[in-house]
Amino acid sequence: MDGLPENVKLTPTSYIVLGLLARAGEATPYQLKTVVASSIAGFWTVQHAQLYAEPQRLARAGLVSERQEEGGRRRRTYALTDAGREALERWLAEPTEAIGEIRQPGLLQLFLGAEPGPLAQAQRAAHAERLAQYEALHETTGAHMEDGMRLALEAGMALEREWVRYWAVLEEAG
Amino acid sequence: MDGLPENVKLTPTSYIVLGLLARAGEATPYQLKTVVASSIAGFWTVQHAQLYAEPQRLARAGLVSERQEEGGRRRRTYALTDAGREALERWLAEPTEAIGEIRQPGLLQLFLGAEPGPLAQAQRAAHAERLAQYEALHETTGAHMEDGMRLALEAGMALEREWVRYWAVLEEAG
DNA sequence: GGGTACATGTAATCAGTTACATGATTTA
DNA sequence: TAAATCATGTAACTGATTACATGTACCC
Repeated sequence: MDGLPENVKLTPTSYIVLGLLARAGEATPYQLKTVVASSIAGFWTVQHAQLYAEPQRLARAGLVSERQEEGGRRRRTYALTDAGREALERWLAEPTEAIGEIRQPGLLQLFLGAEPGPLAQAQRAAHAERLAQYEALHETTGAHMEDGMRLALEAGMALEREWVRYWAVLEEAG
Repeated sequence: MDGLPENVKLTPTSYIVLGLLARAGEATPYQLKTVVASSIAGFWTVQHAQLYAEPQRLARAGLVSERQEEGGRRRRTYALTDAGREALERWLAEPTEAIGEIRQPGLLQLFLGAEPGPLAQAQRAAHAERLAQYEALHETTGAHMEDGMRLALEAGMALEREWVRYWAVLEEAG
C-alpha cells in the first residue's frame, strides 16, 4: 500500500479535507461543503470549488480514494486511505507553534488611518452579531458537539467578546 | 487626470501599498518592505515579492506613479497619484463591516481532533512570546506611534492576552 | 408549468508563494 | 579579500477565487 507519489505539499485545506473525511467516513464534495458551512466556517473559510479540487489532488497523492457513480451525476465519493489517515494523524500529533495573523479588515482600515469613531461602530456591531450567533449555537448544540468543535467554538466566542470590548472602547472615545 | 484604466480590483494588499505610500510620500519596493516588516507584519503579512508586483499593477491602473532610476540598479520609486489618493480615501471613509477569519493553525488542529494538552502548551508559549514582543514595542515606542498603528498594536495585545488565557485553561485541564 | 432554490460541477483567472539570482556593503 | 549580510529584483508555479453552467426537486 506504499510506493505512492507521497510528495505533495499538504496545506491547511488539505488537512481540513482529510479531517472531515476521517469523521464522515466518506463524502462527496458537496457533502464536505455542507459540513464545512455548518462547522468550521467563520473561523476558517474554504471555497466550495476547493472542495472539488483538493480531494482530487489528495487522490493523486494516494491519501484518499475516489469512487465515481456510474449513472446520472457521476458524483465522486472520497474516503481516507491508510496513507491518508496516517498523514492526518502525524500532523495532529505534532502540535504547531505557528500562530496565524489577525487579518481583520477593520483593523487594517484603522491602521491605515481611518476615523476610529464610525469604524468602531460598524465593527462593534458586526462582532456583536457574530458573537450572538456563536452563543446561540453553543447553547443549542454545544452539548452534543465533538470536543474539538466545541473548544474551537468557545475560542471564537472568547475572541469575539474581546473584539466587542475593543471596538466599544474606541466607539465611546470617538 | 482621468480616463485611466480605472477597473482594477483593489485588494487589501493594494490598500496597504497605497496607505504606506500616502505616509511615506514615495518609496521603492524595498523601502515598503522594511516599513511593512516594522509595522504591520504580525497582523497582516505581505510577501516581499508582492511589494514589487502590486505597485506595478497600481501603476497600470493609474493609482501610483512610477519613476525609474537611470543608472545602476534602475530602482523604481512609486508615489500616489491624485487618483490613488482618492481611491485610498474613499476606502478609508467607508467603514467595513466585514470581519475576518480566525485562521489559527493551532485552533485548526484542535478542531480536527488533536490532543488539547500538548497543543495548548505549545500554543500558550507561542502566544505569550508574541504578546511579550508587542508589549515591549508598545512600551518603548508606543508613545511616538501614529494613532492607527498604536491602536492596531493594542488590539494585537488584547487578542494575544486572550489567546494566552484560552490556551492556559486548556493546558491546565489537559 | 414556470420559477426558485438547492445540488453539482468545470473553466479561467489571478493573487500570493517559493525559488532563484545577482549587485552592493560591511566585517572579519 | 573572502565571506556574510543586506539590497533588489524576476520567474515559475499553484492554491484560491470568481464566474459560469447545468441538473434536479420542490412549490405556487
